[in-house]
Amino acid sequence: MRGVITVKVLGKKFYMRDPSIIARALLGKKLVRKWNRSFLEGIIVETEAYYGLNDPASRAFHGLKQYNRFMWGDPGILFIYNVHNYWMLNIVSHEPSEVGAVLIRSLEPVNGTEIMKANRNVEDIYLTTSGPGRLTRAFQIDKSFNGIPITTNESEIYIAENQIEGKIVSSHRIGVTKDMRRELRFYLSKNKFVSR
DNA sequence: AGGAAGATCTACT
DNA sequence: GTAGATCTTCCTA
Repeated sequence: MRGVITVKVLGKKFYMRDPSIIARALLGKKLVRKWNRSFLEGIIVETEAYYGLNDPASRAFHGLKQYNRFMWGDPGILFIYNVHNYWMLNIVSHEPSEVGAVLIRSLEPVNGTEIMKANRNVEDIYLTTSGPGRLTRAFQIDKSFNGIPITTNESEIYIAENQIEGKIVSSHRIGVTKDMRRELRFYLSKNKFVSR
């Protein structure tokens, strides 16, 4: 093993918990996207938890459909859908026989920033990945990733263990028309890459 | 086949 | 702070 850098990838078990637990636990972790021979990497700094039939803001609220079926499926796979011409990156996350997912809302770029800027066609680093629609453009993630597992480093996309920096705070969710009473948005306080 | 909604973003005042 | 862009997906007929 000499000379081999071991990366600890979050496995399926990590995602088999309550969505709000996982939304918090993902903060500070590193999202890795293989891109040709190099890697696009960003620290997760903002997330939201979504539940099933009892969550009016959730894609699963109206029941099992073709497009949302992954929310009922195996934890640790991607659930991707479109809003206003932007792709939303979710990770299926729930306890056994439950329903749920976590939305990745913002990243702090750490590797491949020039590629991200080019993908977004912006110069300002703070505009590359600070929002759910922005980060999927920067990382070139679209519907073709819907349903793929991210639980090993064989995957095109995975999330790696990482030291968290900063304090976790919560708020109500952003952009949803009907929300639950609970605060289900989580972010790192004072991080400049959290969406507006 | 057509309409409407949408977990957004951008540019403007 | 608000309006308009833009397009995918779903729902109904």
